[in-house]
Parts: sequence; structure tokens; C-alpha cells
Amino acid sequence: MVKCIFRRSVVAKQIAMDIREIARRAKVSTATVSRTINRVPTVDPQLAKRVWKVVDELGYYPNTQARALVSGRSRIFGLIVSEITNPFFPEIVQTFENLAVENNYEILLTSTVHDPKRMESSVRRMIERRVDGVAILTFGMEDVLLDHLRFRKVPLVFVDVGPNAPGIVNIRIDYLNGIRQAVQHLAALRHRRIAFIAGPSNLKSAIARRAAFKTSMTEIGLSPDLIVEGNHRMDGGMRALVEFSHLSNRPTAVLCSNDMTAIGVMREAYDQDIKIPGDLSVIGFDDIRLAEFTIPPLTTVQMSQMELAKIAFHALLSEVQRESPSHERSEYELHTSLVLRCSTALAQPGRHPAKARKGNVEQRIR
Amino acid sequence: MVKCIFRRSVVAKQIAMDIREIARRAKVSTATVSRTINRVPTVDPQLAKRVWKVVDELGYYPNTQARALVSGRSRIFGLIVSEITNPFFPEIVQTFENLAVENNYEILLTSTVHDPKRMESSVRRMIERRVDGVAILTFGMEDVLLDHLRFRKVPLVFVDVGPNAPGIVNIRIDYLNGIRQAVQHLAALRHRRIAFIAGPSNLKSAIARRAAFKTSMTEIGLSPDLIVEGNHRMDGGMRALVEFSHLSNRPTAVLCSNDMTAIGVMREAYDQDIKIPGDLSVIGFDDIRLAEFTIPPLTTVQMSQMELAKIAFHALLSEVQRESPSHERSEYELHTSLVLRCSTALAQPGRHPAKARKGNVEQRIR
DNA sequence: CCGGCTACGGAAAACGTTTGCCACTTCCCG
DNA sequence: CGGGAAGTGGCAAACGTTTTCCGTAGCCGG
Repeated sequence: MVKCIFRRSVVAKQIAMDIREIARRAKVSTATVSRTINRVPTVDPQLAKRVWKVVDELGYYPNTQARALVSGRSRIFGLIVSEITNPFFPEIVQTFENLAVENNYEILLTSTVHDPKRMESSVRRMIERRVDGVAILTFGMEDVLLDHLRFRKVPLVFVDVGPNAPGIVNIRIDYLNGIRQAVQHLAALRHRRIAFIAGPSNLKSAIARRAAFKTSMTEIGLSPDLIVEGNHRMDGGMRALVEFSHLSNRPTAVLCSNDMTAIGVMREAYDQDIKIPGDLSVIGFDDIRLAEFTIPPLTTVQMSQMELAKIAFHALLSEVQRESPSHERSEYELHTSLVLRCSTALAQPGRHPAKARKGNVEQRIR
Repeated sequence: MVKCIFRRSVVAKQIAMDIREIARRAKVSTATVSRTINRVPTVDPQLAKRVWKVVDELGYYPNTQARALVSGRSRIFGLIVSEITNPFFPEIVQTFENLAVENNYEILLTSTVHDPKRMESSVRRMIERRVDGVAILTFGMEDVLLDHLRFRKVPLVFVDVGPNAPGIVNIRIDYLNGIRQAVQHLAALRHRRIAFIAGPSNLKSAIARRAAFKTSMTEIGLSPDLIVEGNHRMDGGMRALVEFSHLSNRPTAVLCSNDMTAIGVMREAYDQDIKIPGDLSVIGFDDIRLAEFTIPPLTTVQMSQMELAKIAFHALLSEVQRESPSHERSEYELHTSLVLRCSTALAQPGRHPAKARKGNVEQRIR
């Protein structure tokens, strides 16, 4: 057996180990090897066995690029997220990968860090690698780039922001439900001055959340004007709370556009010696895994990352599997709802939150 | 040509848009197009310009798989992490990706979730896609798998655990320095009963940390026996603290094998009304970004994720760029050191931490 | 004006698969 | 016993690049 000689030989750079080598050793044609490997049912079990034996012995792995080249399918899905370091996303990536593994797909992950240049290079990379589909989880994208993908008939999945065009599936998120629950929960706890820390205003998802907040406040007769803009990161939350402390009319509760912001708020509150939830109630959004482990545990609006990833993946998969170019669902909905933990409490009547405990004198600036 | 009729037909999903099409329109040969695109200096600027024009007009992107097939380099690096949902890793992934983008590489990311099956499929996927190198950041790997990669001469980068074989570069982490600092910091704060919450004992990195703890304790004459095993996740930290509370001889300080564990500890402490750092000092390991935002901010041992990613990437890159098969550095070192924040304080003499404030009676079980 | 060198660009052979088409066996049925 | 159908498996043509090898044109010096 040449094989053995080779494997153990000293020089042994590497021999061919392609489908032809297998064919030669199994004494069949390459076509048969290919068919065996792809489990085409018409090949004789005898033969198949012989082929598999050789394959195993040689530790042969088919070359995916060659496969892709001829078949026209790369078995790669692109996944564009806005910032992998935001704990919201790793959960999604993990789920996406699990599904990919199950279905023999690969993931081309791309993190745009909110940089248009990076977004562009993301798209380029996707196209160059000839991905079979792209899930775009970065909330907001320039149309030019989009066109490049659409022109190439790449199946696309968006969350929130997708255009309503054929061949594009959208996952709509029902922000209002969760945010309304959050607002009403605070209202029930007698909060009247409820603030909102928004996400960056160039993110469609952030805009939608803010809008949901306004709606929820207005419909119960509260003023939705206490809004400052954060950045969906912790430092943004910290800065926002500082801003609120400078106000004469301080909020007693604050709703955040995402959990990272809320964590920032709690951290700043700690620095300022504002007790949560005693002095200030805080609610987040996303329900990242960490939310359960903050101090105090964060009450937040859940938007299941696993669910989102699953929907996105399956949408892509079914888009790629069918031949007929349409009539699949092109719109999915993701639910949100409040999960209560420990970061909210009854409003303390007539008491101002920030610094309230610092100076013993209660401030009553109205 | 049936081909052409089809390709240009009205239905014309998509026209060819390959290098040949470019060549045709620019009235040059495909070879020239290829050379132009790859910036081979010998092509006439005139011609090049003409080619680029067509390329831009048509929005042509070269097919990476075809390129890879013929050139033998896929321009993909594999990145194997143990759990992308552990905040330690996204930071690395991000840095790795930044470098990849700069160098026109792609990343094949794989998260093994500590599952040997997944580890195996990871390796298979890497080989199938013919990656140009793999960085293995999951701390511990079976040799069989390793052999598959080595057999194929794939450049490999390990952290901590790599075998000392040629063609494999190792990043050694200097755990002792940081951990010694941590222990001595606690000792200086008059802590004597210092506990350690270890990582899973099948992780080489966890074993190394534990060993460093033992060394550091022993060398200053303290007993290093207060050790329980966690899992490098938050729930493990919580459970560990529960175990400690059951002890008659409770620790006044606890050093954790990673930051997630520390976060779990702080959370459980909150539940048990143990004040940190008043009743219990806590130190983490890794210095994930979040450590700055815990309550209180976590004192921890820094091990720069960016640095780690950079070293790994550049090691891979230089391994792939040189022709000569050796004499590069195959060993790097990563430093660790303590960063002080607010989760440690002077030991309260004669006072037991857990439940100390619950019952007013001080417990004095010795 | 010619010979030879340089610089450029084209033809064609890879790269490792899949797959359409065709040929050869069997086998069954009339 | 002949003919057709069904079951197998091989040949060779793609897939979209890179790259080697060669031919040609232009230039310069003699």
C-alpha cells in the first residue's frame, strides 16, 4: 500500500489526496467517488463500502472550494452584526452557529462596529466569498450596498429595517408590547417622571424603541419628554444619568434602550450613591443573559436572541432550498415582553432620587 | 452557443460577470485582467486603466473560491474559541477580525461549547474549507484532532496548551505574575483565609491558574487549601460562594479563576447580603471590559484580550507568509498584572463574612 | 538595417470537484 | 430467444481563477 508508505515516509510533504486518488485506490471512477460521498442512492452498496473504506483510511476531506465552484452554492451564510462585543450578539452568533453546524453550513461573521467603511467591506467580503445568503442584524444599512447584494440575488434577512422588496425577508420586532408593559409597570409603581435613554439616532431599531416609549407614555397621559440619547453602551448610560442628575426635575424611573445602557446607569448610580431600586427604578431592554446577574438583577424587556437567530437562519435556509422564486413568508414577527426582576420599586413620593441621600436636606426644586 | 443565449436571455437572472466577461469588454485576455486585479506591476498603465474601468462599471468581484482553488491559499484563518458567549472572547474575535480585514483574510469562527463532538466538527470544517492556519483558543484539545491538522501542515497557534512541536507556535501566559500580585494584595490587606474558585479541571488554563494560586499562597506562608471548582461561568461562582458560606472557617477574600465567576460571586453575595468589599473581598481574572462596570467595580488580573488576539494573528500571518519552513519564533509570552478597582478592602479582624450582618450576633466558629 | 534584448500580453494548462450523457449489464416479459 | 427497461458506473465538460510558457512588438546599439 503506497498509502502506508507515504504516511509514514520521512519526506512526505503531502500527496494528492483528492477525489482522483480515492478513485484510483478504490478502483472506480471519480464520478463514483463523488456520488458515494454525496450519498446518491444509485451507487452499489458494495462499491460504496469500498470507497468509504479508502476515504476513511486516507482521512480524505472533500475540498469545499472546488465543490462550491462547480455547484454554485458555497454553503456559507453571511452574518452581519453591529458589534460583537455587545453581549446581545454572541448569543445570536452561538445559536446561528449551532444551526449552521446541523445543516452543514458555514458562517461568515462580520462586525461593522458602526463604521460605514466596515459595512462596505463586509458586503464586499460576502460577495467575494459568494455567500448563499446574508442575515443583517446591524440595524441600518446604506442602499447602495444593499443593491449590490440584491443585484446578485442573494437571499437577505433583515431585522427591523428591511425594504419591503421581493426576495427580502423581514423580521419585525414588536417593540411596543414590551415597552408598553415596562411603562405601565412603572406607572403602576406610581412613577410619573419616567425618563428614556435612547440608542443612537441613526439606528432604526433605536428609533423604533424610542417611538414605542413615546406612544406608551402618551397613551396613559404622561409626558414622554424626558429623553436623552445614549449609545447602547455602558458609558452612554453613565453619561445619561449624569445629565438627569443635573435636572431640576429629576426622573424617578428610567427606561433604557438596551441592557448595556441600563448597566451603565446602575454603575453611575452606584458612584452617585443613588440606591436602585429605592431611589431610582431602572428597566433595560433585550434581556441579555447578564441581566440576571447585575446588582440588583435587572428588570428588562425580553427579546429572545435565540428566537431571533432561529428565525433568521431558517428564513435563509428555506430561501435557499426552494427553487420557485417566491411565495414564501417574507415577514416574521418577534414578540417582546417584560420580565420582572429587582431593579424597580414603588416611587418614593415627594422625594428626589439623585443625591437624595447625599445631603440630608431633601431638595424640592419643582 | 446555447450558453450565451441562455445567459443573456430576457429572463437573464444574471449575466456572467466573470473574468472572461471583463476581458471581453476590455478587449484584453483574461490573463491581463487577472494581472491587473492582482496589481502585477508589468501591466501597461493604459491597459490597466481600461480594465479597472470595466471592473467598476460591472461591479465585478473576483470569485474567491476559484482563486483559492488554483492558488492553494484560501485566505481564511480558523479561530476556535471555547464559548463565544463568554465575554472574554468577543473582544478577541473583534480584534482578530479587524486584523483579518486589514490583511484581506477571512475568519472561520467556531465555538466548541466544551463539547468534544463540536471540537471535532470544528476541525473538520477547518480542513474542509482549507484554512491557511488555525488559532486555537479553547484550552485543551484532543491529540487525534491535532494530528489531522498537523498532517496537513496547517500552521497552528495555541495558547497555553500547545505541544512543543515544530510548526506550532505557542503563546505562554504568565499567570503567576498577576496571580501573585493579587494574592499579595489581599495579604497586604490582612486577609489570611483566601479562597480560590477554580475553573473546570479539564482546562489547561484553569489548571495553570490554580497552580499559580497555590504557589503564590505557599510562598507567603498561607494555606492554599480553600479551593472549590467552578465552571468559569456565573452560576459556578454563585454555587461556589454558597459552598463557602457553609464552611465553619469562612474565607474573607476570594480569588476567581475568571471574571464571570467573580460576577457570580458578587451576585450571590448580594443575595446573601454579604457586602463587597466590606465583608468579602473579591478578585477576578481576565479583566473583561465589563469588570469596570460591575458593582462594585471589580479588582482583577488583566490579561489583555487585544494583545492575545494580535499575537495570535500575527503569528499565523508570519507563518503563512514565509516560505522557509522554520526558524521563526515559536513561543510568545503574554503578561498579566493586577488592576485595582473597588472590590477589595481591609479584612475585618475577627469577623466572619457570610451572614455576618444578618444575625446580629457574631459567629465565632473556629 | 539588422540582431538581440526587454517588456508586455495572450493561449492554455492547471486546481478539485459535480453532473449530464452515454454505454454497458442485467433482468424481465412477451 | 429477443427487445426494452432499469440499474450502474465511466468519460469528460464544466465552474472561475492563476500562472507558466511563449510569441510579438518595440527599442537600442552596432
